[in-house]
Amino acid sequence: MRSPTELAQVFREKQLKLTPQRQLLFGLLHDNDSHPTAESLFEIASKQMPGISLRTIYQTLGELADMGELQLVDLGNGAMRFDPNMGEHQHFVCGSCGAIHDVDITSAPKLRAGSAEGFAVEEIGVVFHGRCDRCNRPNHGEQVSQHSKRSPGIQAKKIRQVKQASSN
Amino acid sequence: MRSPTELAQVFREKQLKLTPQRQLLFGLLHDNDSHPTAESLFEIASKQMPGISLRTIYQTLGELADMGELQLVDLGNGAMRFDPNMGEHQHFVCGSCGAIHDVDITSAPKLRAGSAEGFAVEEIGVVFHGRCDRCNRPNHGEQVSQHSKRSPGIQAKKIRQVKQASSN
DNA sequence: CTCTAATTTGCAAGTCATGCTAACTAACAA
DNA sequence: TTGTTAGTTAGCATGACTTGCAAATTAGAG
Ligand SMILES: [Mn+2]
Ligand SMILES: [Mn+2]
Ligand SMILES: [Zn+2]
Ligand SMILES: [Zn+2]
Repeated sequence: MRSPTELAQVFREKQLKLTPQRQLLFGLLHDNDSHPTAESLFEIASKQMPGISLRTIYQTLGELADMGELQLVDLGNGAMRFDPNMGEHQHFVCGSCGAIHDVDITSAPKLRAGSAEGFAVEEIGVVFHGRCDRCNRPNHGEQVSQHSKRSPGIQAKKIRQVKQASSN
Repeated sequence: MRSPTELAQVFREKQLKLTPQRQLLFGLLHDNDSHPTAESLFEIASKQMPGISLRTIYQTLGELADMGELQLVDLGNGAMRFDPNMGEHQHFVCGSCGAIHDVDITSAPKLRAGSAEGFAVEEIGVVFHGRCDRCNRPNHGEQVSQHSKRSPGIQAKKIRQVKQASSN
């Protein structure tokens, strides 16, 4: 995503108003690598601008995504994540603390079309699951700070979908 | 997933009842490579057993998944998919007709841990997006038979998440 | 300052999935 | 066959996340 200043420029050009709500979000998203959800942005935004609507957060995030300033990342666990990093990259999800880290694609490109027999592959999505650096350290307390409000049933087992590799 | 007969055996051993609802689902899922949703299974099941509850479909699917007979596949577009194919494989999603096809992993393993710098990768999920064989043929009518009832807003742009590869 | 089109809000509604529980029944024993 | 009962089902409520909608508000132009 571009800087708040640059975005302001773009918005003006498109006759989109530079509302305080939007400016606030520009700031919160700029260089933000936490892969926030609409809800988490709402909480933070609410501190600086009490009364801001969650609806507006969704609205603005949607606009930014439409403008190609944000990536929508669905990791299959609850809410959508918003990523201002538009560079070609993948994600690593820590099953212990829930943190989401960027992963540079190094070997991913290799799996290209080769894998899809007969189909015209345009895009490939990859999500790594495991334990992050910190959670791997001896005493880490198993603090699952990420309490995805969504129930555990099917959700918890979705990980089964991606059972593979990493072992050979 | 095992055959209905084998599953019956397993269920008996676990003191789980062999209800007609379960038996019906065993049959509908056996060798089913359509990656159905709970809803689609419900529709089909309803024809053979009017009155069956969608809740029961979810319940049974959840049990089978717990027993390791089904894979839960979340392609990030609407409802969860259920896959009786427990083999290690990936999926290709046709953006035109919505069909989901199995893809054998040939080169995917190569991207292994290498990509995740510093993290302990346990599992990797990969989803290919593109156009299927049929939809690529000259005159195909652009029939988007799959009308995912979910609105288009953010949902439609999720594909942005996986923008990469396939071009080099 | 005035006007107007864009935006924000708040709430309803929609989708997918699970929680809960009364009614039901498969399975087993008598 | 009949009774018993633990396991199931069906239905409805609830929950999480997201979007639709329209009235109220406001940024930005003139
Ligand atoms: Mn990222
Ligand atoms: Mn499959
Ligand atoms: Zn962690
Ligand atoms: Zn197709």
